[in-house]
Amino acid sequence: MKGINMIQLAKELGLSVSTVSKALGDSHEISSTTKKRVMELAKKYNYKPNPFASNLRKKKGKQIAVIIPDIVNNFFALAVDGIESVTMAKHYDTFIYLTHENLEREKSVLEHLENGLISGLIISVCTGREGYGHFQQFYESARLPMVFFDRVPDLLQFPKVISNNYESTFESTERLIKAGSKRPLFIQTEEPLYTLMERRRGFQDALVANGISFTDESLITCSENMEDNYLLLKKLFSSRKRPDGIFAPIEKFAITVYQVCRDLKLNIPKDLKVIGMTNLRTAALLNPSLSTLSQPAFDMGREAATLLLKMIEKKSYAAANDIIVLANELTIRDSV
Amino acid sequence: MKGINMIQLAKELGLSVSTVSKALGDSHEISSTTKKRVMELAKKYNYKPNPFASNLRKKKGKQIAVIIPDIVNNFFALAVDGIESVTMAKHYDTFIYLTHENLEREKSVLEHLENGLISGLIISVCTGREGYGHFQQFYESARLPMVFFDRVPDLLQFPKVISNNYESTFESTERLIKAGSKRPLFIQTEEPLYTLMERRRGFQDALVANGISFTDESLITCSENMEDNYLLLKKLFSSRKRPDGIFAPIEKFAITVYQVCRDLKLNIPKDLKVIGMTNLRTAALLNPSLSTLSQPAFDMGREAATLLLKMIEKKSYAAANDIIVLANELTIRDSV
DNA sequence: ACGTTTTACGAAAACGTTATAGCAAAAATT
DNA sequence: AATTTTTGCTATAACGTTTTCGTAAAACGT
Repeated sequence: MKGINMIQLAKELGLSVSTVSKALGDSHEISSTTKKRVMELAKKYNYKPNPFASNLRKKKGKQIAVIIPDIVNNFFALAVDGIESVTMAKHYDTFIYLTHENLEREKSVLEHLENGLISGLIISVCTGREGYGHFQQFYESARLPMVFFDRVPDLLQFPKVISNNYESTFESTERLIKAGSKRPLFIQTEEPLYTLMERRRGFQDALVANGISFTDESLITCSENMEDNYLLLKKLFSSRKRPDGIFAPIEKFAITVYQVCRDLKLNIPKDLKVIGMTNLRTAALLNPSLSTLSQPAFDMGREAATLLLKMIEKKSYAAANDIIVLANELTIRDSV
Repeated sequence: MKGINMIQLAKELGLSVSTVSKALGDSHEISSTTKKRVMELAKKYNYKPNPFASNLRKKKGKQIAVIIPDIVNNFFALAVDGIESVTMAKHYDTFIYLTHENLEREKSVLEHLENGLISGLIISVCTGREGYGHFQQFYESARLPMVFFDRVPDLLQFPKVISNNYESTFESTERLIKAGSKRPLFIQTEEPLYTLMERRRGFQDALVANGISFTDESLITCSENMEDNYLLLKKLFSSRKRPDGIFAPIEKFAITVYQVCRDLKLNIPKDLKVIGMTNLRTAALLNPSLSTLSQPAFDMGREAATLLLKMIEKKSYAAANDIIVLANELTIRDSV
């Protein structure tokens, strides 16, 4: 921070600090000739206003935060890419915080951000049944614009960016059935978030709409522990009443299904048709190529960021409780 | 930012602002009873010091930046994960900037960061032949601790975190040869960075060490345009003198190789043995499972961040021109 | 020519901290 | 008992901006 400051600029120009400040802010109070003089000297010295001083005085800055469960996941990586494309263009700085599905971490990040470091917040919540009181609480005290995406809480007052989980899962499930699956299976989690609930609803309704009864055997509950899941699925797939179709609403479940099938020498798609929700770029290169329902991750990030910045700049965040819904994309490959 | 501030705290406690500040900073000048009183009231009101004011006064903050080419790439995602694990633990905030292999963007990010927003910088440079003058220049004027990782410039004065590219590529190439490859091929880029050069050197030396002559035909040059690369490789693989082994030093090249083989109905590993440098989690599920040389991405991020924070806190960044070398991991699967 | 408005700038007060210097009172040293 | 030193606190000046208010001079209107 060896840089020059306004005071030195002002001195060299024979102007007051306030004039320099206004000139750099392109204020109408300053004559265009003075503005030009100021701008030129600023450029000559490569002057950059100190953001701390500026933010302190203005009581706000151009920094936002992104809180997501994980970055080693194509979906979130793409979303961050989308977010960054907007913030970069609008000259905002983007903080990133990873919760690793840990509620305590999510809470502590929020608590930390109450210090006023940021002007807005983009969030995809981590799993857990404990509700969303901490977001409510954060909002009460910080009063900052917040946008949720994909993994959204059921708090009405916040704007959200999601994808058409119900419809696209319905469609995907129908494809499984049309391809010949009589006993499709949906893999759910222990504490399903809204997003997952929607997918399950789509699955269930597709079964019913196609004359297949939805029973306990249409669902299996997997956990965060992948080894447990592997064993659980292996046991199920070895049983007499094994499913002949799978909708995996989470990437890692789809991968586990593949691993189990490989180890049990089950043939995909003959023995088991598989559709997985994932943004894996290598889905087409798996053995066999995986049919995917992929989310418009980049676009979701882009929309969320665009909305957030709009809220920040218009200060109309109280009203902006929109829900933006984008379409997932179904790609049928050899696994069906 | 509805929060309470020090002045109000001081007033309620009947103390001066400086006493409160020192008490919160756990200064030895303040008695432990007063400290306790202050801390308790601060906690009661959930007081958080304003980072802008604090940073302004102290002329530094707890924010760092990460500049990487891409986040939609398992390697960089893992590295960011590693970085964040450190910054989170030490209560630093992490900005993220993506260059998308665009030198202009890299430059403009650097220029932006000259405003003093951050206290340190972790970088993996983008490709391009234009040299690294902008980093030098940034350092001259900002004087901030900087750590490079993986894609490092050949500027001596900066500390770097890399992996043993030469040795591990040498070993990988030997495995290709031992598995029967007589004509191994290395895919290089148009403007190889230091990292890639090291890998090529390892490849070349492995050939020579195993009695295979290193010729023009041991190399092929691919570009950023994946479609061009696809056609180029397809043509080569269709020719009489096609290679029977491939070392792909970049993830996307390995994927393209798989695509070409699939389309040409070439059998991996019979017709072509493949080792790819990648951190893809799905490598084992590809058809056939891909042998990988993977980088310790998370650890590299962690080391880089640890080093950077040490430099920031010790202010000894002038001296810290270490190079930390971590080991890549070779996993042989069905593709060899 | 006189009053009024506009233009273009400057002085000074924030913004919320931290660091420096000062100063009584208490404790320790002679 | 007289001194030095330590303890525990306060007053105040930064840090580098932005913003509010004030005010000459210039421009305008009649």
